[in-house]
Amino acid sequence: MKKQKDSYHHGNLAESLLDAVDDIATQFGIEAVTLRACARHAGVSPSSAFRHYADKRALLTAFATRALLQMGQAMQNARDEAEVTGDHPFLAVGVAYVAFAIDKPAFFRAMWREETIYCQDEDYLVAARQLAGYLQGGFVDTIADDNPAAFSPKELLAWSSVHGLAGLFVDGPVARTQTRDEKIGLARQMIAALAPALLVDEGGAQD
Amino acid sequence: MKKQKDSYHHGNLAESLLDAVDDIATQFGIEAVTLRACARHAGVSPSSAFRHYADKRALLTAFATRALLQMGQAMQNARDEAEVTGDHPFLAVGVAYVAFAIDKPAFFRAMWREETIYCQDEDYLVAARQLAGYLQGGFVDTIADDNPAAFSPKELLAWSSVHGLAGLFVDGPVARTQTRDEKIGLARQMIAALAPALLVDEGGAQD
DNA sequence: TCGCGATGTTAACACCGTTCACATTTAATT
DNA sequence: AATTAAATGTGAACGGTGTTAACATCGCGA
Repeated sequence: MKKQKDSYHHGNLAESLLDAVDDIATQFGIEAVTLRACARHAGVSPSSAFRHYADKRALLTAFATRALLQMGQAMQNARDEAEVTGDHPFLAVGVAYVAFAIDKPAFFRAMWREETIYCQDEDYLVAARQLAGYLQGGFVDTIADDNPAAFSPKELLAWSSVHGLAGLFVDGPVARTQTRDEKIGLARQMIAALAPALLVDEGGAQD
Repeated sequence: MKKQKDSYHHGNLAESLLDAVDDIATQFGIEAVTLRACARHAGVSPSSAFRHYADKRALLTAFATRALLQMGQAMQNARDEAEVTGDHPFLAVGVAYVAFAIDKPAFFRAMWREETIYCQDEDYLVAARQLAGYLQGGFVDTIADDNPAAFSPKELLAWSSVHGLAGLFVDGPVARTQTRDEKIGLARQMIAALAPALLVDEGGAQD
């Protein structure tokens, strides 16, 4: 569970630093995440972090990527469960999105911060696109996108609404005194209210 | 345009510091906003800022409040214009919300950051609620809310979707290479796609 | 006019990100 | 197996940061 040997070399510092970000962000918030604190947490001197990450921003980018993957995992699980319970996939996936933000606010904040991460990082972008894919897959399986980088209005609406609700819960003045379950309930209601817009069949092709 | 007198006392430091946050955030982003840099910008020593704000967070809270009011103003203007052009009020107000985020990303980021501002600050909360009010007013004028602190699913959906789109544009991987006009176009489309959900009349009165 | 509160200054503290010269360990080559 | 090169960790140092405390100056009311 800890490192195998108390030798000069740590063995797996790159990942241990990510774990440190995880722990510190969870306990004290993302603003408290400091390179030096991460190094302390990993039992290592501050400068050693630079052997594995170009700078603090690179470390935070790696952490954001990891968080995106975790969130994707949670959404996939929700989707699988929904197939059993019979819930609508988008409801399940959307609720999972919001729930992740509620449960790990510091992670959610770290994921979307242009100014603190290298948001053109390849791994980061892949993880972000994967997340968008889960969301799309949740409400339309038969989508044939010529340009996967572009989003249809409905796709955008779906992502924006759950992302926005998550943001308002985490950093906004909405439902601040309410319990987790109440917030999840609000999310379900909001997504239910969204359904008509996603399912409606537009009449003529107006462009 | 500058201060009237080059005397010992500044005259209006509290507000000048807010202007400094404004300028620095606009030029270099919110992460570059530093108490010392603000003091320099105002031509004053670092510690003098503490005569007017308890700490950095208090300064950022005041700035966030100011930004919320500016955004509210922009939305009100959009609403007034919509009455002339005949646009739907919610479309106008929602687009204004997203446009503000696109045009002043650093401001938008500063507004919603639980960890960097005192988000229970009374003035801040008033400004935030006012903003929500503009949004609600945009799509339902005849709302009779018993509990103004609570949000109906539709209200939540309306706010979440524009807030989420703004967030995805500003800090997310969406439409990153697209121009301002293209983004505004996407916002219009998304809000148009949202309309069915907001206008639809639920069948029975449940609850 | 005096004096006092409001406002600004200077110097100091601990902490931060980052770098550089150096130490130690591991892996590769002979 | 011995030597060397690359990888990884260390310690000290730099300038920048938020914050505090003791001191200086200004402006207004008694």
